[in-house]
Amino acid sequence: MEMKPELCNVDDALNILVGKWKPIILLTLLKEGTKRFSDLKRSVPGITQKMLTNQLRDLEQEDIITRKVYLQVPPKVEYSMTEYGKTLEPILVAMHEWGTAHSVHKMQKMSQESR
Amino acid sequence: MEMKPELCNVDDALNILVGKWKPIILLTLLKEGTKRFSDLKRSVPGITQKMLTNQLRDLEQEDIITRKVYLQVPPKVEYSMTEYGKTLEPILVAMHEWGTAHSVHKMQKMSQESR
DNA sequence: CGGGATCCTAAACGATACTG
DNA sequence: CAGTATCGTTTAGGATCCCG
Repeated sequence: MEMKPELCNVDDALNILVGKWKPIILLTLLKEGTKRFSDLKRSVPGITQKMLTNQLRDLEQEDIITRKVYLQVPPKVEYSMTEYGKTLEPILVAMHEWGTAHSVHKMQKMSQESR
Repeated sequence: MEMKPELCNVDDALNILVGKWKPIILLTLLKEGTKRFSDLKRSVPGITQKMLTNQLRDLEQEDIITRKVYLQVPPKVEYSMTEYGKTLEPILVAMHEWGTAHSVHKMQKMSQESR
């Protein structure tokens, strides 16, 4: 067990997950399976079309999700997790559980700061 | 189990961990315990003093680490994980394991892209 | 319907120099 | 030793408009 290069392995997962909307997108796809672009947009309130496209492109390039285009009018594009992407679930679950367990701590800190 | 507000819990953990150097800083403190500023700087190759200070301040403000100042010349400042901060370890470990397990996948992708 | 192209702002990051 | 202060660069995020 050495130190420096190995610790950087944390960044690989982090870089994939970082982005204002990526965790929500991934959790939605994990929980609800394949989704169309417009359905995904509805599942992520507040996101713009451009940002949704950006985040999906990032995730696609990392092989976390796949993009399936149906050549028809009107267009139809479906997104879903890859098998590789699904391996991220434990991390997302761990973060979700942490956030849920410590929302109390956050509340206390906020009330301190307002004093 | 509802959807929208609950999914945001993921972002709480993510926001704490995000930062170019925070994961390495945290893993170092978790593995090696209390550290002085200069020792920490040595453990994080490439970081500037300013960035180290910034990241430490962020983590301190989130109650993830504590800062203990010894009033002496030359100055001595020690940083260590709080009990609250230590609860992040499972997440960091999960990310580290994921990064380690999938470094092969990353290599394959890189060789694809170079073609 | 599912984008792409353009422009803009705020924040993160970084290099360098200085200090109690 | 452990920082600030200042400056410049880079990047993420977002608003808006256009398109097949």
